[in-house]
Amino acid sequence: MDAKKIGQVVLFHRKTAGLSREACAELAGVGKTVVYDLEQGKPTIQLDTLQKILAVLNIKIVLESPMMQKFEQEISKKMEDEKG
Amino acid sequence: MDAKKIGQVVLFHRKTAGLSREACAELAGVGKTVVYDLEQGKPTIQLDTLQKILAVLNIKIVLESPMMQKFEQEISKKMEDEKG
DNA sequence: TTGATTTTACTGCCAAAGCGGTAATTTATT
DNA sequence: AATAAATTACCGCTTTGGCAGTAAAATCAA
Repeated sequence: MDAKKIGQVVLFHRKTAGLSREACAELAGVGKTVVYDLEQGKPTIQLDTLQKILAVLNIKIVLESPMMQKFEQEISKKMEDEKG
Repeated sequence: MDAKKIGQVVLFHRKTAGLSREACAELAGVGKTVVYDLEQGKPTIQLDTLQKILAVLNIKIVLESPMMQKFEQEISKKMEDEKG
């Protein structure tokens, strides 16, 4: 999932939502320029800015790796330790 | 998946890979400071910087939404149109 | 213990991300 | 065809992310 693909995803979802870039930007609380840049595939967009726009479009970021289950196990173990 | 969780994921994977922050940063071609900041949950890290670090740790970013299949259909349709 | 490695945490500097404004072009709508 | 809306693309400005360097604290290995 490179920046260009992410831009395409955002464009598609925004169009489907019937939002203009400016409306989308306003809902996300960011400038119109970043929405434009993002859809153009700009790779240097900041994570929080991306997240704000994705939130408006009901898209979520998921990390995938061969070790994610192990990570989830460790996390829930840690939670238990902290609780009890 | 917020920035804090991403930081935890990165930390876990880096540790499992047996890499120091500096070694990880060098492999990713980024500064040690961003690896530190990222693992601390800094939300303003840039997408390309994040991707470089994730690539080293064999983690990939996936976008999820109720409309992703529809998007994939549109994309492949567009590919066909552009080809033939 | 001791020495080495790693991590935490700060610094100043530079490049650039994000911002609103503007205007030309393109696309819808009536 | 005419009007409105949306998109593209530029411009300066301000803020800040990423960088290397440093040093103290914590962790690990001999």
